[in-house]
Amino acid sequence: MEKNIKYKRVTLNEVAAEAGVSAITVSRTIRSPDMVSAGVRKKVKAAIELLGYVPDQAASALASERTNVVGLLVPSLTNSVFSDVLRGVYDVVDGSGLSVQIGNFRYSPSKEENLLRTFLRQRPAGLIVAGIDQTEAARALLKTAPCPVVQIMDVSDSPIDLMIGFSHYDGAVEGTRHLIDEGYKRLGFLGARMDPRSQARLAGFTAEAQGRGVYDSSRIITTTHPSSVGMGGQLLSDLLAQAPDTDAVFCNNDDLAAGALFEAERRRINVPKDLGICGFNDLEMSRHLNPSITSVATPRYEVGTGAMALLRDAIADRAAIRTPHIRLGVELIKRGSTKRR
Amino acid sequence: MEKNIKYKRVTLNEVAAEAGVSAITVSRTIRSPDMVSAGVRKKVKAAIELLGYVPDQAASALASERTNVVGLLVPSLTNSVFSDVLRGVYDVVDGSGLSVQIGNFRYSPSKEENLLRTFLRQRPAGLIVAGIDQTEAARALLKTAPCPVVQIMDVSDSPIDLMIGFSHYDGAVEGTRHLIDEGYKRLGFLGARMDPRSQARLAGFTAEAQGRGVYDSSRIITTTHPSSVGMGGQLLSDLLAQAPDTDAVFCNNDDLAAGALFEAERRRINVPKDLGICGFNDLEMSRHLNPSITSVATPRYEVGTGAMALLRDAIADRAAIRTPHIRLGVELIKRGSTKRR
DNA sequence: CTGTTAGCGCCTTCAA
DNA sequence: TTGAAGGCGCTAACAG
Repeated sequence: MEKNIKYKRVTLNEVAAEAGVSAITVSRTIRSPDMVSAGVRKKVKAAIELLGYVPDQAASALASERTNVVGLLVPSLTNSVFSDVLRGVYDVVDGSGLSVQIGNFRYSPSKEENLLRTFLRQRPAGLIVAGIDQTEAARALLKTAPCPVVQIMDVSDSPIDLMIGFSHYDGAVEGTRHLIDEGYKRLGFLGARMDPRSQARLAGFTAEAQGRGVYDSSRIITTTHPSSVGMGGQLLSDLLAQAPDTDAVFCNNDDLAAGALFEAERRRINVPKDLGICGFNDLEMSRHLNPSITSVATPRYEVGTGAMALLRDAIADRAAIRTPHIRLGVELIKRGSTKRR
Repeated sequence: MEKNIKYKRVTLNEVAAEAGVSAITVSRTIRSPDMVSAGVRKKVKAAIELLGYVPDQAASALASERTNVVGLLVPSLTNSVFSDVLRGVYDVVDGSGLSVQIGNFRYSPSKEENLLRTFLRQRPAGLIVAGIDQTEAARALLKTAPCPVVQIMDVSDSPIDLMIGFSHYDGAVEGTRHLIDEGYKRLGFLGARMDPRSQARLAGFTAEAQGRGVYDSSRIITTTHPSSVGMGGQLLSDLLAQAPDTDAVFCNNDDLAAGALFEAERRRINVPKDLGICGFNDLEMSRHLNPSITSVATPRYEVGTGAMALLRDAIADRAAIRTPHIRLGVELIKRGSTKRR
């Protein structure tokens, strides 16, 4: 293996010598060019170019007590919901000089706490955490964190610092209302994973169904297992075994909705005539199914870009007034799976 | 904002004072405990516990010229193929003391090169890069990188350092062979993105179809746009417009296959009787469609765990003999979408 | 606008 | 097995 060729790094001092200035001047032309005269700047830049200088992050972090690493804590990497968020984050981070470290806490609060500690000891420039339901210990850690913190994917009245998300409750209310408005009367709920955001959706469903007098707890089918297309079929089967006259289902997410649709197809149940299906998240696939699936579109990508933008700005001018929290909207997309009238 | 409470970190020296030893002894009890006597070790550990000491990564990196950060370069974060890899990587990294930084180069070789440079300046402990088709410059950078490098997702005879992947060519050959064996005679190919691994799949398809005398270039439909379910429907439409008597399609991946299936359904084309469909990757969804989709299963999660394990071991004992490359198998999963006979 | 002086917290090397 | 000395490369705080 012809690897491990240890190569000597070019240092600030060498650049300084080459340019005939002091090290700090080189440092300044890199970090705040307008503090340096144009002539010197040019010389220094030439020297940097010539020598192929690249700053040492470790040294910089040690001296400045600051890094350019942003920690991102998510409960899942498989869930396509979070890959959309990730994509948004990376689209903004790109070219910002920051880099991202991801922690996957797998829906485990204790793991989240540990990861938080791991991140914190790296003096992160900022932190993005999914959800608003951290443990007390985690909240305390975040409150005193020496960097801006953004909570994402949900909204609440007591943000730790910055926040950007949307209301899962409201989304579920809208979807449920639509099913009722379309004339469905015996509504079921299919839910998997049942993390806090899923719970909020169930709460929204329940409130709206009760308000309209069509709530029936025997039609609520949930599991703590992860969501999947297969699980959607499974849950629909369970529901129909228990309450065969159910005429519509609000699904926790589009994977379940798709699975329910395929199961209905297998059972020769006519969707939307005999069974209405509403999903959540509006994944790309939903638009292309037969029938296409009505779903509550959520701004996942926008949460990612928005969170990273908030963080970038908070890191840049630490004193600036910041919007403490941003509430993004959700939108019901009506499609074929719920067209009863 | 009651944030920015700057808290003083506990340092090695403070722990040393507390334990009544020197700083270096504390450092040693942390990094190589067996170089320290049991009695001292105990005292030091107590002091660490008491003071809540956490090592400063920047200082450590600066002094040792080493970090615990592994760089991971992927072409996409949306593609579920890579989220499975990510999951595998994180499952192994978890508790290894390493952390991962992800770079998303969006299928752009030049961007990949830039990200590589960005990573390299952080003295990473190791690097994982997707694919085997780096630019010459990138290859050079990787060859001389002062850390182990793992190429993933593909196999070749000229690994840069370590490698773990599977043959896209072979997978496509298997899928194509199956279609022919089932009695389909006018085979089409649907491909999106057409990155190097997609190209390899097309090559496998072409070789097998030619070998069996059923190759017809007018049935090859590709696009450089990203893959999606919608795109699968689109491409099938294009194919049928151009070659209406096509009786089977090999799809670049399962998203396209699903889209093709839904489009066939819309056109009242009987799958598998009048149109056979074979996908690639075997996503969870494929098993649950009606009919379920025949697909080539790829060990994406295993690539992730395997890559990280290779790296972990290479980082740990730098001198150990390492398996230079691992070729994982793919498996054809026969399902309803190709049952002609 | 530019430079000097001192570390940041840890690890390497050498000595005991 | 333990310690002392010095430095990694950079930047903060001051001077000029």
